[in-house]
Amino acid sequence: MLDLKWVRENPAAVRDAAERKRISVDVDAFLGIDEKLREVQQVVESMRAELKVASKKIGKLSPEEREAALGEQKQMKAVLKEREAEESALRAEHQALALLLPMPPSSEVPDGKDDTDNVELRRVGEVPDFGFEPRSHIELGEMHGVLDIPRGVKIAGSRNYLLLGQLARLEQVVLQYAMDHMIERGFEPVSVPTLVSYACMEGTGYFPGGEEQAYMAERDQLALVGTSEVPLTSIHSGEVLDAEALPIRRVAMSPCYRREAGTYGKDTKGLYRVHQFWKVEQVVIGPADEAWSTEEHQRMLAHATDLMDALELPYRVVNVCTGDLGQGQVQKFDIETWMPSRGNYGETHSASRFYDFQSRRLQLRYRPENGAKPVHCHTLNNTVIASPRVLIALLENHQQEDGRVRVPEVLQARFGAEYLGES
RNA sequence: GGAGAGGUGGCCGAGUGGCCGAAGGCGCACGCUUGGAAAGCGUGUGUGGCGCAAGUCACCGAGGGUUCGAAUCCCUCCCUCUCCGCCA
Repeated sequence: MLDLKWVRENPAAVRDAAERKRISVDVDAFLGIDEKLREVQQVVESMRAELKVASKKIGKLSPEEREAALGEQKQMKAVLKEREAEESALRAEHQALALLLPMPPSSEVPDGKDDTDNVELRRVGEVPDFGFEPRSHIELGEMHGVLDIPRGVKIAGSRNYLLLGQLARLEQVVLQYAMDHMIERGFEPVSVPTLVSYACMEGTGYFPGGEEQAYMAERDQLALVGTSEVPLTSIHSGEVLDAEALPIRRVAMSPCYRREAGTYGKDTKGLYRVHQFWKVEQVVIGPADEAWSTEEHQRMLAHATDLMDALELPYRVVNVCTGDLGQGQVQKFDIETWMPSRGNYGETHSASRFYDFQSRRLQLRYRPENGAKPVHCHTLNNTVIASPRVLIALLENHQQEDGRVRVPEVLQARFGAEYLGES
């Protein structure tokens, strides 16, 4: 959500943000309703003030005077009710439109229509030159009997899978390593709910708009999260934090669920696009300071790239263009990791900064100093590792001619072997 | 799941129809006092909307309702606690 005062004063900036982000939203409709709402609100308030004064007098009136006064009050009350109905209808419309207003992108964000216009910032690591015909992660997984997609589909439908034996082990080891990597960097590990209230989904910006992407437990009015960003960022919603508590840096490992509606036919093979996966996610809640946020964004990006370096995976960092940015994001960097079977880099991480967009929706604030007014926090998040997507990269990049897969050195002790596919 | 008890300001706690945005206490801030501190004394101390402002409206878990008037009465829901049941 944007600062609505700011929106009133800078409607052109909001229109521009919508245009650059390729989001269609009627700013003028919002402004019209906003003005009407404030008008009606003034009327309703002054009527209420009158009624309030009058009803205080009534208690002290003689019985005869009272009768006349009561009649008047009832009449006025009827008019007020009509106005109140008008007000609440306007308020609902107002709120619905306000939730759609886009956060203006940073000036560093390249203009563009979709992900094809994203700008590569740097490439790191060597793309492997195998000198033999490399196998896909599916071939490798099946070859070692550690991946079973058909039975995953039998159990739960398309885009489901089973990891077995060493591959299940490798997944746990990578996730654990990622958690430790972040804990060493001062992040507090958290175990979060993944079935959350709609308020959390709305607060973090996924609703309205993302309902089709989420699995819902409608009977209980809960949604299954697509990322632990949702619960992590919502932890202090509705609270006023002490300035000394900031920044709050947290990391969670959780299952993630995505319906992948509208992706029929896209990435249908293998482990790239699945309905359920694990993710280690970093979330930071900080002070309302754009320079600080921008720096922290880079630090969070580095936490993830450092991990990719440790896993000896080739990747590139991409500055996501305006058309590929979400409604609330100010700027986003994706890390795309080399996947030989795709012959390309595939998205494995996404680092976003929101300034106060999520905080306003969540009513997440802090008090800059004693006695000062509460201010909305800034929030950021980034992937640390997501599996099974990272397994594609690990299997395919580190494969040997005989089909064995070398486990990165940093994982070998936990994994208990140097190679996957070797008994 | 069953039975019961509750949800009031940063915290504790009073308040069963108007004098209540809310007593009192604690805490906190500022001032006085002091060589300094403690104690003591005094003053102040919620959030949000609208408004240039004066101000005004809303908020006593949430949402409805009754009433001229609701923290107080009624309904629905949420949450917490106790006991029982069930269970990983």
